[in-house]
Amino acid sequence: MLIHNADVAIVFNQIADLLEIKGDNPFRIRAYRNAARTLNALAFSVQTMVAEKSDLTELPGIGIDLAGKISEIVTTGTCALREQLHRQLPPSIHELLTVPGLGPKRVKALYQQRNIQTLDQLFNSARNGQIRNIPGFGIRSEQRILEAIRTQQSKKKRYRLDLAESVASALLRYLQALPDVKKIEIAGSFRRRQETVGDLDIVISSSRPSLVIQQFIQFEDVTQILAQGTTRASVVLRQGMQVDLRVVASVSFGAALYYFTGSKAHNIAVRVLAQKRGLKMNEYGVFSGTQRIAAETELAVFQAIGLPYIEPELRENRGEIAAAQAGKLPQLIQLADLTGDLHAHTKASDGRNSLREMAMEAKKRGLSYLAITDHSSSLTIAHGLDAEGLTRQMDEIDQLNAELGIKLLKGCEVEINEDGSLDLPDNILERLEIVVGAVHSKFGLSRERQTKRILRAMDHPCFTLLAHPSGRLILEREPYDVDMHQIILHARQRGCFLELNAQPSRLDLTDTHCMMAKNEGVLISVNSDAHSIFDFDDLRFGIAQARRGWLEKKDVLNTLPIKQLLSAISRP
DNA sequence: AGAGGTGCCTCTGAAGATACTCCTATCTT
Repeated sequence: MLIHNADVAIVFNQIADLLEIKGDNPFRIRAYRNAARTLNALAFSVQTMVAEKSDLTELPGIGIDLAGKISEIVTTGTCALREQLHRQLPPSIHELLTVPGLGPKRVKALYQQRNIQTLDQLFNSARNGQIRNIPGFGIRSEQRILEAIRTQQSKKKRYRLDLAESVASALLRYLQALPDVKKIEIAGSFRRRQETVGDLDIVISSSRPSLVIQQFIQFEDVTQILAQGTTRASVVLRQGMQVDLRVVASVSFGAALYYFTGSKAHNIAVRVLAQKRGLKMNEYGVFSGTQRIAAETELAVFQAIGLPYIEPELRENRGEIAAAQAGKLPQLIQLADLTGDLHAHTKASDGRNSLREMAMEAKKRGLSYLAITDHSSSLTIAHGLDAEGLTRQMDEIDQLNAELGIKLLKGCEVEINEDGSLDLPDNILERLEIVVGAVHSKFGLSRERQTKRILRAMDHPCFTLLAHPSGRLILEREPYDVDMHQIILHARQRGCFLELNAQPSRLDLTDTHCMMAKNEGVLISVNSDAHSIFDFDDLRFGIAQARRGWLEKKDVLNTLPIKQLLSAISRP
């Protein structure tokens, strides 16, 4: 049976929930939560590790006991401790924790004093007024429970970064126009450029915070006010997205921005570091005793605790603090570092613009080369090109190259067939300067067969780079199951490359896979996969993901000048 | 429950705002 890391993490989080409701040792609970987080961020499959008898205790936060439980879960699909806890507490009880305002203590009270085990039971008890008399509850909390279950508000949705951007822009314009708003910034996972965000975190500096809060909750798209104090407020917008606002004095803006940008794990780790240096940190500044020594800018805050500036995309407590202390932070790639784009479509297949239009637009955006990679014929839904169509396109490229002042590369996004062969005859593949291999079919193959299929495709001497290596669509379609580490190692051996697809719905490779490729010395190509002239805008999302993966200019293939690029992708 | 220093023990993830009920639990990064 196939067990993903996320499945193991779910079991650990369930155990942590149950232990928390029981009131177990908080450090034990944290150990399970940390292990779950480690597993979710891990680029390797622990099931594979167990099969290969790798030492799980080398993973951070995994000791002998948890290693044993991981083995148990990936081999048996279940965990004795969880089953034992389920005999003490009903399995459904974790549902109750999803209701906003209910944590472990109150869930325990609901269970012990009213035998409430499910959301349905909770709803009925609340409707019958049976909650308000439990110590710690009252009429208000009873009503809030009813409302939360009615609006299904319990499960918090996540939004793709690009969609969050469009929701944020109107609100941002409204707030920026207010006379009492001095500085304003969207912080949180949005600023860290996570591929999805759960809510918007906005930081404002103002000398009249209550007034700003008042104006904030009067924004026309606000449909619900979750909390409203003198310095912070939480609302839900018409689109369903939650927005948290924090208003501070100008002198504290940097500290507040830093705090609100997170991540939580990063903040905690940095505060521990500050503590060790005899300093106290909060969203109002860095303090030595009662003396505020820094707060106005993020840079000042970093300097006060003895660290260089750490870019938001790195703030995930994934080694950035140690790297900062050692002076070994990466010099993260920037959009302007890109010299070209190696994946783009035209009207010849499923794009919307002509070859000339795409070329002109790429040139306008400062790129010095663009690979034209329309689909190959077996992807009929995209009107893929056959040998004849490609030949015609190659002639057209020759003409434009003589005329336009941007180098167009002759390429194709070639279907990788189920058996790993490529969807074009060798005599055509040999005439192409770049072959972008892609999987668009048979997503459900087993991990072993899917991996083998891709490895075989890479073995073709003409293969240049693997497009959207996981095939996922964020929040819509799971990635196909492949051994990415093996693919990366194979790319290194074969001298080919992997794509980081910049479309905000794809963004694969993921950040952790980027790190893996970097560690193995495999260059990544950050490509737009543009289907129209507007899609070159997406490159910034790809760059953001690359930055989250610690990539530097030297780690990215299409930062090379055209001459070096051609030599890097040329076949032996 | 893990990690680290020693052979079993100690320490381990910060800090503040808000809502709500009665003193703290929950939520946020």
